[in-house]
This record gives sequence, structure tokens and C-alpha cells, in this order.
Amino acid sequence: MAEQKKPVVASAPRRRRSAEVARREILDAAPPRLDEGGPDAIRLQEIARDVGIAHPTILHHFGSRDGLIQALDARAIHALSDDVSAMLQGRRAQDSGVELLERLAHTMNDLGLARLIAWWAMREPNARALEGIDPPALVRNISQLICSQIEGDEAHSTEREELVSFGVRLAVMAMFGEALIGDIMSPAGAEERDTERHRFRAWLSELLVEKIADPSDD
Amino acid sequence: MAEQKKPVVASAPRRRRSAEVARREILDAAPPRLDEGGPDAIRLQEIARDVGIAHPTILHHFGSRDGLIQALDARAIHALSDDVSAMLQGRRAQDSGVELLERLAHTMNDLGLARLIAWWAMREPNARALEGIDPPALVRNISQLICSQIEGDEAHSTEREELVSFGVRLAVMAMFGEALIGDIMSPAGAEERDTERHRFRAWLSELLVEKIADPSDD
DNA sequence: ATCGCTACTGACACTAATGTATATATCTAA
DNA sequence: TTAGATATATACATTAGTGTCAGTAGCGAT
Repeated sequence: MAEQKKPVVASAPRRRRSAEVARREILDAAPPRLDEGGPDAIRLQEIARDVGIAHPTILHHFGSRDGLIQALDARAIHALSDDVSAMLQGRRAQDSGVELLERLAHTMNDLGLARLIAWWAMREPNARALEGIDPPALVRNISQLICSQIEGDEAHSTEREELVSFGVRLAVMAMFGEALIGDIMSPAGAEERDTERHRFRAWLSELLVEKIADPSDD
Repeated sequence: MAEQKKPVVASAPRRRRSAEVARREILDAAPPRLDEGGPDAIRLQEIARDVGIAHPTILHHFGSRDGLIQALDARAIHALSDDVSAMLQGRRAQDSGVELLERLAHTMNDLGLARLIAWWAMREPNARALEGIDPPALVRNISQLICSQIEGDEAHSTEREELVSFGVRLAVMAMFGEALIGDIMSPAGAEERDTERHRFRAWLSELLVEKIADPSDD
């Protein structure tokens, strides 16, 4: 009778974070799940276990599973935006295309951004705006930014603008694709694969710099 | 009492397909679902409704949901392989790079192959072989095929082989990326977007043909 | 110190999706 | 026409995952 009453097995001492910290820890735990388990692997219970909390806590902070996912999406877009902006500040695109690509690749791969964005793009066929963020406009702005960096303060023609825009597009798509299906396209062997990818990026950056800096177009 | 026994509401007359046809119809109904509903939208009941059958029929033909998904994957890889092979037969890669890219884009976009492959890549982090198919080997073979097409019957150097391999890789990744996140990268407006994409592909093909046909590498 | 706010928890309800069991209808072959 | 094989259907079991609720506990403020 004494035992039966309430098990209360002295659950692990509770840790109380600030709401902000809690949100961040939860958001940090999600992408790895996405990496390992695939597209439909965002399970509240799994993430909760990773963070070391109970799953209703996630619901407390994000309202619903969908709220969590929206927060993830917004964060991914912001991360990409911030990354590219930082990448551009104080650097002329033409002096080192390789670093540009390497950094982009790092963001896409190691930060798991490519998977998040792909996941988002697959869920939102219309690529509609997201919490006040307009991705197309964002990317257009970025390309204009690059354009102005390359050109200095000179006026730039429409054709040239498109040229640069194409270049940026190609770079982003290539790094995006590499992050997602790079393993399929490369020969096996972990180290060999890495060096091959670096060479690929070097080749690509050379290609882009050549084409953009010295437009022998038509 | 008479009514209660068995409702048997005279369900719609049953249609009996051959096993092969049934499998194909089911497989055909899945990609659109993936397009509209996102990564976790492969629901047996939905697909069954689209085809006009009951969901246990799918289980009868594919054993399990996973069986269906494996069949989908295998089919996507085969489609890509067949497409690229057909694309290469009887055509020298250098005389029209645009058609090559357009066809690749069509396969990726309209046939929904990009989404299927992305979905697969996200689920299988290690990109392991699949039902006897070795994707890396497949792509390597394709690149060797292109290489031989370009070179005619001449012997080709290792460097040149890598050059072509990089070109193919870039093309595939660009078209793959465009299919998935192209909408994000392009300005709005349906028609404008289409023409812009065509120009992008034309630009890219020119870039590739230039670089590969006339290697001013190092 | 104690009081209030709220991050946090355990237990449970509810839903939706997969998979099973058994019956039926349709096609092919003799 | 009949018989067998099997594609298909209905009904149900099972599981897993989201969301709810009422109570608990840690931290800051007074």
C-alpha cells in the first residue's frame, strides 16, 4: 500500500532554462535528426530526448509541431542570408572565388542547410514567402550586392547584372546539389572524396571568375 | 434484423488489372503526391484513392510501405540512367549542349525526378547501393561515355577525363538544384521565369562547351 | 525568506496511418 | 461452364505520434 501510491521515482533534477535558451537548444537538436533520419524524422519525442526534456516542453515553446518547423525554416533562411552577407562584406568576389565557394559549401554541408532548404522547398511547392521573408527577393538582393562588389561603384548594365546573377545562381545550385547528392556523384573513399570536391570547387570558381570577370559573351 | 446483417452497399464494380499494370499504376500515382504534399506525403490511403483502389491492395503488391518506396527509388534511378543513356546515343556532346541541358531539366522537373532523388538522398545519408544499382558507378560510367563521345576513339588522358567528369557533375547538379530551388532563385512571373531559365541553360551550356572543348586549364 | 511566474513534467486522450485477416469478385484456362 | 488462382475489398487490430491537462519545481523579485 505504501509503495503503490505514487511511483514518483525521483525523476532527474529539473533544469530550468530561459525561454530563449530553451528554444535555441531545441532548434539546434532538430537538424541532426533531419540528417540522420530523413525527411520525416522530425519527431517531437526524439528531439525532446536529444535535448533532455519532455516533449510537451517543445509544444510549450513552439505551440505545435508546425510552429517548430516554421521556426526551423525561418532560422535556415536567416542563416543563409547572414552567411552570404558576411561572406560578401569587405571582400571583392573576384580575388578569391574559391573561398567563396568553400564557405558556401560549408554552410550547405556542415550546417545542414541544404537539407533544411530542400526539405522546405519540397514542402512548399510555391516557395511562398515565409514569416516576412521573401526568399526570391533575398537572393536577388544578394546577386545585386555581388554585382556592385565586382563593379565597384561603376554603373552596371542590365546584361552584366544578369551575367552575375547567373553566376551566383550556378554557384548556389552547385553547392546545394553537392550537399544533397554529392556522394552519389563522387567516387567512394572519404578522403579521396574530400580532395576531389575541393578540386571541383577550385575548377568551378575558376570557371566563374573567368566568365564573369572577362565576359566574352556575345 | 434483415438490414443489419451485412451492409454490402453494392460498392463500385471491381476492376481487375494484371499485377504488372497494377504496380505501374500505383507507382505512377506516387510522385504527384510527393510533389504536392511534400516529403512525408506518401500515404498508402491517399495513393490508393488516387488510383481508385483500397489501400490493402498496395500492400498486396509491394508487401509494405517500405517496399513501395524502394520500388519508387529503383524506378527513379533507372529512369535517370535510361534518360541519360538515350540522351548520349548518337549525339556528340559538343554540337548541342543546350538540348542536353534542356532534356536533363525536363527529366528533373516535369518527371519529378529531382524530388524523388532528393527524397531518396535525404533518407539514405550514405547513398548506399540500391537493389543492385550502384549510383556512383553509374555516374562514372556516364561521364566516361561522354568522354569517349567527345574524344571520338582517341585515347583520353586522366586529366581530361576529370575535366569532363566535372562538367557533367556541374550540369547534373545545376539542373537538380534548379528543379528543387529554382523558384526561389528566379524572379516571379511564370512566363518570365521560363524564358529566364532557358537563357540560364543556354548560358551554362555555352560555358561548359567552351571550357571542355577548349581546355585552357593550366 | 517567500511569493509569484512560468518552464517543465507525467499521464492520458485522440487521431491517423500501417498492417492483418478473411471474404469476394474477376479473369484465365480447361 | 466450371474451377482455380489471385487481384481486390471490408473490417479490424496495432502502433506511434501529436496535443491536452493539471500539477510540480526552479528562478527572480520584493
